Amino acid sequence: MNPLFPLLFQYNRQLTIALNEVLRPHGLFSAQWSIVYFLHRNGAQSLTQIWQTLSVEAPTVTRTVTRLEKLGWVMRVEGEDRREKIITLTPVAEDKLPAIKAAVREFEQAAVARLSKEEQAMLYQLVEKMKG
Amino acid sequence: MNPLFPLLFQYNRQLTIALNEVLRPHGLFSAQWSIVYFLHRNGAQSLTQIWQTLSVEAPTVTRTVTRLEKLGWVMRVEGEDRREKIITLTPVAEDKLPAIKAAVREFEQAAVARLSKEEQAMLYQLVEKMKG
DNA sequence: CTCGATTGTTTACCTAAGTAAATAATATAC
DNA sequence: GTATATTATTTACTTAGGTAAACAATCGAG
Repeated sequence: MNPLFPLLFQYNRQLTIALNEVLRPHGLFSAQWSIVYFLHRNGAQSLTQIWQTLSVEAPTVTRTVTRLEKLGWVMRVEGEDRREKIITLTPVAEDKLPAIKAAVREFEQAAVARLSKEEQAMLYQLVEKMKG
Repeated sequence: MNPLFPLLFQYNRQLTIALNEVLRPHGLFSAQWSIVYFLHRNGAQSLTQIWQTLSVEAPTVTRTVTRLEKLGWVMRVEGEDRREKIITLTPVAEDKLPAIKAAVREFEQAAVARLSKEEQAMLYQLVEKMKG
């Protein structure tokens, strides 16, 4: 059995826990942040656009968006095609975003600090190559 | 925002889904397999030994062991210290193990097939270095 | 020897992710 | 133009992971 796989799973959990800790003061969890950030970067998007881009199944996004809606980060608006719901960030969310972005950026830099720029690029390429 | 992190999260999900698919014919899920395999390699172990070694919290292991027990893979035995529960594989589990090991090994080899031996070693070292 | 601290496990409650199937609206084939 | 197929979203149910707190057994200080 290849020890690479437990290592990847374990490191993934470790990263998620650490990111959640960074996000907690802001009232978000990691999966919620990934959607808020996606909407911030790309503007209002349908549920399908979100789940296909983030490579997460539709029911997962439905649930997380429902939580974000209850917490006031996001609104569901009916699209032209009345099957689809367009998800938009609330003004409150846009207000809070800069501080969260700064905290996450700091977290990411710390997480990657042990690697040189070259090693970071190499790691990215290796994971992408393995992913195929 | 560093694209390495979404890539790692996404690839982790992809790997978990693929591993679950490999394990499904054998009636196991990935987290269950990690415990069964750990007990196979190390012999009967207490819950604490399992969660500390696998770097998963105790309640998570309690739950997964409970499922494995219901499914007949594992038994709980009271330890000398009567607080602790020793988890042992059942004979049925030991019988099924060789076929599962072969399937998982094949899966792992396919997953790393795009990387040379040197790249695999490099990837392992980079993740370990980043993990700290 | 007894009482408080520690340890091992479990329970309760939460987020996150998946599959399968239901539902509602739109497209398409005829 | 209507019946069928497809698409977008949701619901129901499952596994997996986490934190906080309860509980029971053991350890240790005095």
